[in-house]
Amino acid sequence: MRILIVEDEPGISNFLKQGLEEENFAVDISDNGRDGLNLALTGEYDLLLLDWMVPGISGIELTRQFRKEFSSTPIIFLTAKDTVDETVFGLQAGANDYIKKPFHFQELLERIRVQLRKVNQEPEVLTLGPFRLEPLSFKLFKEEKEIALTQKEFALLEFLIRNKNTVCRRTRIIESVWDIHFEYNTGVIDVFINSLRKKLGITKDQDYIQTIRGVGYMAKE
Amino acid sequence: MRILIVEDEPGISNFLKQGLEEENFAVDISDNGRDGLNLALTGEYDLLLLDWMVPGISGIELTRQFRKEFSSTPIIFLTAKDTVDETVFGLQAGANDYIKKPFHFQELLERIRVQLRKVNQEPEVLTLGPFRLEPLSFKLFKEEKEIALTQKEFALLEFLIRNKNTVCRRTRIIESVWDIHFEYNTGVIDVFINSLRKKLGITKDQDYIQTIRGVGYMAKE
DNA sequence: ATTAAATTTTAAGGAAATTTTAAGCTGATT
DNA sequence: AATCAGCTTAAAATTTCCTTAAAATTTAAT
Repeated sequence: MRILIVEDEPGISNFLKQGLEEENFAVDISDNGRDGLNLALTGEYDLLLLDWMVPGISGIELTRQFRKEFSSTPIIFLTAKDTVDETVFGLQAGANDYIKKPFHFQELLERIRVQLRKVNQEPEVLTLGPFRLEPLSFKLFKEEKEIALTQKEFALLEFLIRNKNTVCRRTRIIESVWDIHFEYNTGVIDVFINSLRKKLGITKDQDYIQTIRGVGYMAKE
Repeated sequence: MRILIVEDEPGISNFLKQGLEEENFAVDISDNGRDGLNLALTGEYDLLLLDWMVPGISGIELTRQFRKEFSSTPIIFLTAKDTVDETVFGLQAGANDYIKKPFHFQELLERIRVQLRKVNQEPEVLTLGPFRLEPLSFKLFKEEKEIALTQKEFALLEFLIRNKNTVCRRTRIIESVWDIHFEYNTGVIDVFINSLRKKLGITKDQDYIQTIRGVGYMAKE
């Protein structure tokens, strides 16, 4: 799910971006109305988060313009003032909801989910053979039996399953899971693959987690 | 749940009455502001649906008068015009929400539910194993024996139980329970989990409050 | 207003689990 | 057989959590 934030205060927008990305949203930021509108009009976003007061075009005007093209994409307003009039303007311009600053991130998240639920249904579940991985609740099941994983184990498995049936080079794994962007030399990945295979109850000869010699690993159905 | 409609167009009011009664609301109608106010002031209604323009006293004036006596009964405005000013007036006069005519009945219904949910809440009871938590009366029981908790302890436990069987990340806990929206570094959560476990008489090895290392905590049956 | 009590927060040392490093081993490939 | 990549294991390093106690803050009482 892609979200566009139009907000000129970097403090807020970055905080939102980070929080939303932790919830697996893809987030882009625009710090002014004009760029925001152009980005929005690409139609790549599933939801817009607009500040009421932004440089360039106001959130209201952005909403009006945007609504001419996209009538169903949900729009949520972030409004600093707690007077009612502005929100009324916003809602009439075509926003779906509004939230007053300062707000609880959790509440925003719920409102986003409410809006997206109409478009997109239940929480994400990744599968690999008999395994079911739920990123949001940090859970892994093997045929209804829950398997406990540590942070890194979970992150690694999640990465592999997200790239199911594709070979993942070690450098990509190290970058995505360990956030290391330079030369790696240690055998960390191997160690974690090992403990993963143990916990999942599979051997290296079986499928599900294959090792591609000289390249990396691959999750396979 | 009793609803009073103040609306002079019989077409609309009857349509609403029928629809709402199908949803098991008890509905009365008044076709003018003066009678409407008198009915409303009997205090028998859980929610008012007011037309902005009615003979006698206007919806705005009705709201003002009514609010002197009943401060919490929700009021929803039905406004025919799509100019904003009037709704602003209405909201400032003490209305809780407004809806533009023509509207989808379904939307009105949802807004009514939203308003009623705030006022009329069933005395909710949350449970976790042998524990029974009553948010409204601020009480916690373990098999008929009451356990005294402090504010924060209670809030934390309530949050965990509301998210029973789901891992609660520390950031979410800090946001929802402590209302902190930026980086936290202190070990407050740990301290409170500790005192909770003590008071509930459970150890960290037992279930009910599990710690998910590197992530957060989880209440589990 | 002052004092007392209770609650909440901070801080610190120690314990436990996770993550990383390292080293010997296995098995495939040349 | 030699080499290399990956496997496996154990110990080291680090991180996270637990526990306790004292400090700060809030609430209640005199």
